[in-house]
Amino acid sequence: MHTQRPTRTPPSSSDAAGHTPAPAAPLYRMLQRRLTRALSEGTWHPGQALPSESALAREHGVSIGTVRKAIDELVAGKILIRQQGRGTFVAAHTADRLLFHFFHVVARPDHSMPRDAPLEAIPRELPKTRLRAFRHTAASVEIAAELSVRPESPILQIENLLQLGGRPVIFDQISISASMFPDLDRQRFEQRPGTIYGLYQQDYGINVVRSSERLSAVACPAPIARLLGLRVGHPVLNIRRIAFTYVDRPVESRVSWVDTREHEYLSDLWKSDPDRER
Amino acid sequence: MHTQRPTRTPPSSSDAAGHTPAPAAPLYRMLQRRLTRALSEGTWHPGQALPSESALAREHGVSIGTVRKAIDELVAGKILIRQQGRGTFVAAHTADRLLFHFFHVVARPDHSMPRDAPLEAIPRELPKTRLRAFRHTAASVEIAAELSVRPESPILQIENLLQLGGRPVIFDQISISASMFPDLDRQRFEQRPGTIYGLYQQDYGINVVRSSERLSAVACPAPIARLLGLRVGHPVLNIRRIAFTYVDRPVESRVSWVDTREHEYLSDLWKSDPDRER
DNA sequence: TCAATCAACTCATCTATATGAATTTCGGGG
DNA sequence: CCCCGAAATTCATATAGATGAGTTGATTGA
Repeated sequence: MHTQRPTRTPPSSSDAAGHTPAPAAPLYRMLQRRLTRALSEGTWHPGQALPSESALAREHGVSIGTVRKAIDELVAGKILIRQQGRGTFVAAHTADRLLFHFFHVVARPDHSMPRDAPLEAIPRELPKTRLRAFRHTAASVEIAAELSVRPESPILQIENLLQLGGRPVIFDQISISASMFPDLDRQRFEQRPGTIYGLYQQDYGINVVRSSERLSAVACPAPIARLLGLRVGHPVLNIRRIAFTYVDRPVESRVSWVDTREHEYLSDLWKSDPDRER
Repeated sequence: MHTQRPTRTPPSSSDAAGHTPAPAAPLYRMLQRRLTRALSEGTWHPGQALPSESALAREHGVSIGTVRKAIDELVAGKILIRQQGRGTFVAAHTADRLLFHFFHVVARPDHSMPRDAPLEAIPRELPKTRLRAFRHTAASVEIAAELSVRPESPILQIENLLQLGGRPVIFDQISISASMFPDLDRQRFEQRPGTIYGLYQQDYGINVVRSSERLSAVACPAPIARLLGLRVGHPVLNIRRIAFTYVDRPVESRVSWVDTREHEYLSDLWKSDPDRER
């Protein structure tokens, strides 16, 4: 049974000024927000199952159809994973999720390859990372803006060299707010079992659910050229990524320099996907 | 492990050899395919309304819920547009759709800008295009592969210079199969009222519904440098796009060179979007 | 011990129906 | 002629229930 049902009906003189009275979000959206809040509070751990749909329906006093609709978008956003017969799970930051959801650099397609292969079957390779720096510093104006902290706030800056096919291809400079990741040190960072986002998720309960990237072409600066084995000034792909957690709260600012001689950035904006499994 | 499960219902000795028997697609997916086929055959024109959900349910002998589910994915893919009280429409290739769905180059954010503005409210500007070339030629091996035609097939090659903020920023080289666009000539191309994809859609019934892009950084070649007002060898963003119509059939191959001194490529992979209107 | 079977539970599909909200249409007044 | 208001139409939300398919774990039987 639907509980109190705040508005939905016309009245609501509660609205202050001449605002639009806010049409009272539908039930499934309220539930979606409640689930999202619960997720952000770590109510269920990564990989763990949520209560069953029928249980959620009972607990929240709505029908199963409404529960499903609330969950639908979270599943589409890869925040939750539904498995028939098993349950609905909090998506964990595995290598797979990284590869298909956050890591967009792939080997340049072999032109001798038969072209009838589905474009989706692109060989994706997990990069090997090598830590080059781990330092405490203060946020620049730009980084501060991206992380929604005050300039000069303490941040951690991490530099990684990423290898693909055995050769260095990407240089990453990661900035995260120190206050958001207390006690994170070089050793703990280096000894993480999985991906970096897995570390955020496992050790700090911070689940990166979305990222926004802005790309440009720049001349490779000297220190990076050295690491990537390029001439200084050689064109490289520059990526500025901001990673967000649940309520569009920024978690990480990352700048990458990519050697695109043998690799490229793939922006395969959602195939209309008749459920591409795996 | 899942057993072989002959088909949804037990019988059906109709299956030929030892294939996986194809688990009999659900009703809503069959309907989705039927609608997609109808769309690809031009049953309904761009901007026009499909039959109402109740009519479709009646016609196809399924319930309204199934119709809605069939349409859901097409709406998510921006192929159809649902409007409460009005109907469900075939998405037309307007300037807006181009801007928010296919054109990813935006002005570099002003760093003096207050950073609390929602990242989504990025000023998107429609480029002004100036035709530089329109020629009949033969498909190179690479282009042929991308367009799924034989090498040396007749193609149309179109070159455009795109301006943003009054200055040339992008150079586009478009390749399309001549047989797919009969009688398309320079005048007709130049005099199109809307976008290029609008021309494909209006005049040829070919609806581009998806694109896949691969990006790299390259040194700007001389002829393009001249057009963009760059030094030869200046780093530019190179984009190879393939545009697809309904059944992943390639329509267009496009190579772009972008001056990223004042602009960047935005890859804002689907915000978890609580209905971002417009 | 091992394997087959079964029961219980989960999500997936599908139907049917009701009500609300947004839009269009149409028929009067004025 | 125009404006207003009442249908009619359309999608949006929500419910309830039935059936099916996939998974898991316990029971059973050899």
